[in-house]
Amino acid sequence: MSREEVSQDEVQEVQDLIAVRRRKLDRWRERGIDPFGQRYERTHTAAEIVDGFERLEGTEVRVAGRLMGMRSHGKAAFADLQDRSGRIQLYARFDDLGAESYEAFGELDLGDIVGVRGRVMRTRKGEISVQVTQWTLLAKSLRPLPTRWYGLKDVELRYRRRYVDLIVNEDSRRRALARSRIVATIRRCLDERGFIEVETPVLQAVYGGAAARPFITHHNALDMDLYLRIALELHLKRLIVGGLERVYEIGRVFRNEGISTRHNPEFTMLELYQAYADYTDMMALTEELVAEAARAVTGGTRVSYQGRMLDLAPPWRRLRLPDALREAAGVDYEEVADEDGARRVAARLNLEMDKPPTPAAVFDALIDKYIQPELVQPTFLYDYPVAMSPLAKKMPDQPLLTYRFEAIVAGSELANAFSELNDPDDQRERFQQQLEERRRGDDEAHPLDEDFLMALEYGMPPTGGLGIGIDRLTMLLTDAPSIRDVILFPLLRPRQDG
RNA sequence: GGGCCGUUAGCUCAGCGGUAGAGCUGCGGACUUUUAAUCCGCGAGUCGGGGGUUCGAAUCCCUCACGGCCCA
Repeated sequence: MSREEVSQDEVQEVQDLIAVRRRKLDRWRERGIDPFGQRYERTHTAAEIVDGFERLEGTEVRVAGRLMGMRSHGKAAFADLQDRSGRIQLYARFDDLGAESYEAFGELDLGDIVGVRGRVMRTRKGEISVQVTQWTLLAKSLRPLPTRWYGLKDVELRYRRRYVDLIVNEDSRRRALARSRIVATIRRCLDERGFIEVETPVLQAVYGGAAARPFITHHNALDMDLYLRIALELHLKRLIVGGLERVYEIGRVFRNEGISTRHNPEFTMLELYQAYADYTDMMALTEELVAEAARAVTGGTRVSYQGRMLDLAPPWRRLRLPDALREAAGVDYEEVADEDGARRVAARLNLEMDKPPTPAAVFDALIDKYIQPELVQPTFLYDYPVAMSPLAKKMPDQPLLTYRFEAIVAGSELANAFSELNDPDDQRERFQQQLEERRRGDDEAHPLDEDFLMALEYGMPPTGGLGIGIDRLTMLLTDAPSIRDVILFPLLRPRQDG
């Protein structure tokens, strides 16, 4: 290797931001400092210091976090320390630290994780700060962060490297924290109302509870294919049969469908079942849960979603689906009662269908096209056709309708609930009907679950059931345009070189 | 699945047929109250991969990959 090439390599090494950091890593070790330190007992978070400044001024604190800014002025330096709660400025002075410690402080990189001891003070410019008396390197960061000013905007990188996104983008952190608060609030509300949280199988020999295609996986020891659940419903209702009376589960479900701003193949559902209740009770509960979650996240029930103000305070508007169909589409639901009627309506209104025009599919298309987009403020759309509700109880006097509603907010389905069908013979007929639809090419039709029918035969009390999409709710309450903004690690195709 | 758009330095972006650029980051220096610190100096590249057209391709064409938005 010629001298020239060697010097080229050296230049290259200095230019490589990672190499620079690795050299600093070596330098810490040469000094006898472990660049990946031990536990650090902190006394306060950044936000606690800022919020409690009046009380804390002059006292000694220990904080820990990631270095996100460094403004060096010769014999004094300002740095920004970020923890989960926020940021606090560090003020480091040559006179306080001494030559060795002060100079070492200046060698820290943005992104390094440090623990700091110091006095709470306010600078001349008014910034609440910790005047550093001692500091420790807790973890060396070997990769450069996106600049604070521009952040990380590349959408793909934000999803693939969520850890970087969370470090750099306030919005991402805010949404992650909000989601946690939403789920915690729901748990608290349900616990207070006498519900118990349960867990039901993810791996199932028979799937059900929704109209969707499942993922299939394989159990090696049993040498059998299993499905990943698409809903929680049928197992939770078995528990109602078992006498648990009020149960809920917040869990991941999996649907083998396309990806969009509103769909991720795995997402989180809340489902709850309350014995001796019906769908009107579920309406009240939906309103309360959503309003309470909104208060927990925003402090109130008015939220701005994608430029529109929504008021989530109960009571929400109630709109009978048959009335809405007549007014918005000019369709009487009884026209769609059978195959011929469904086909006629689809043809008359020029409905674009991607499935055979069964009554269920036509109702679905009508709602999607004429009703749902118009419902911006929270609305209970209720009394759904039996054709599209194979698990809901029929109305005795109007057997084409069921006691079912969906809650629509900002044109999007937020909740789905009904008075549960507890007549095992009726349930069997509905399953048979679904099998018929499957034979006609609807691969989202509901499979027949014999064990579930047996459970109903033992007797299930009249029950109200409710499902709420946690991801959709979080989108609504954090003003997120895409479901990927509220799922920390959304599904992406693996990245390959090339 | 279809249409449109995108992929250039660590980050954010410009360049759109003639020697790869800017700001920030980084490195060296000055600076003891800054906060996108400031000032001086210096660096930084598989222009997403592959193929083609051309004297010459980041730029035009084909193809593949990944992503975004809309539609289904």
